[in-house]
Amino acid sequence: MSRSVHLADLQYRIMRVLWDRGEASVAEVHEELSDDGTRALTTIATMLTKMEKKGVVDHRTAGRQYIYRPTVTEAEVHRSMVADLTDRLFQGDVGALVNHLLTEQEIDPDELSRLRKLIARREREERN
Amino acid sequence: MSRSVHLADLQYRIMRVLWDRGEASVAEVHEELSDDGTRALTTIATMLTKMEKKGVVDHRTAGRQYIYRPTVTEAEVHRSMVADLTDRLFQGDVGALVNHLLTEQEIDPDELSRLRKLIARREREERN
DNA sequence: GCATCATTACGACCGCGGTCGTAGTACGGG
DNA sequence: CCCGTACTACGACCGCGGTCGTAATGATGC
Repeated sequence: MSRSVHLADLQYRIMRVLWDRGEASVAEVHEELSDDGTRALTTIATMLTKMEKKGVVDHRTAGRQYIYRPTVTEAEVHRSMVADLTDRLFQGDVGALVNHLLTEQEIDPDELSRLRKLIARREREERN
Repeated sequence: MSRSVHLADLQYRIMRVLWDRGEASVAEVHEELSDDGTRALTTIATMLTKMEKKGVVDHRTAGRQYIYRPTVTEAEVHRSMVADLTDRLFQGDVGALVNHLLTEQEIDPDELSRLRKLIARREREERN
């Protein structure tokens, strides 16, 4: 279940488009990614082909167009990538990562209280 | 200040050895990494050369040996890599990442209470 | 002094992400 | 019916991480 899925920059941005829209043609993905630097249409096409080979998307045919669809969820990818970093940097100790975030990274006060409440709720749930 | 430092697997493992020991020869790094799969000595040497070119280590000479030393701290690398993932997956929203860790990842109960206390302390500090 | 050994230098190679050009093909408008 | 256009297919290329073999060089033991 849920083999680890790593997506590098462009591939991840492509996935975001597909997650947002449910499905999209090459041209649509290309269009949506046209900010942050122009890229040839074929670059997107090539990437999508590679991504399909890798199993993170599939496609159906509409006329002569390929309509791509994600086969992995955003949550799945998040879990996998976050877990990977946690393993690499903190030996899988999730608490250590949270600790790092709390001490080394900027978090504003109401965010903090939101998280405190979240933890409290989590503890309550855990207690059953 | 603190340009972003990304270290892939092997490079990061090499850095860990250097951080642990303060400095080390190629042979010492190689020795310490001899678990999790054998690797030629020259692989380590090549990696260290590339890493020096990249600016994350430097070396002095002891006899005919190179003694390598990190030029970036572990905390620096952690900050940079965690921030990078936070940017990529959560648009820089640290709270969102903590939230993800709390809801999607396994954390055992006493870890949870430790974190709750940490947040409380953090909130108290913030209030001044 | 010479063979051996330790150590670094260098260049080759692979896979992957990313980038694109070009070729093939099918559709649609004149 | 034919041409241009809209697509995909495919292969080339680059940089980087990782892996190693081999060459060069200097120290060491006999």
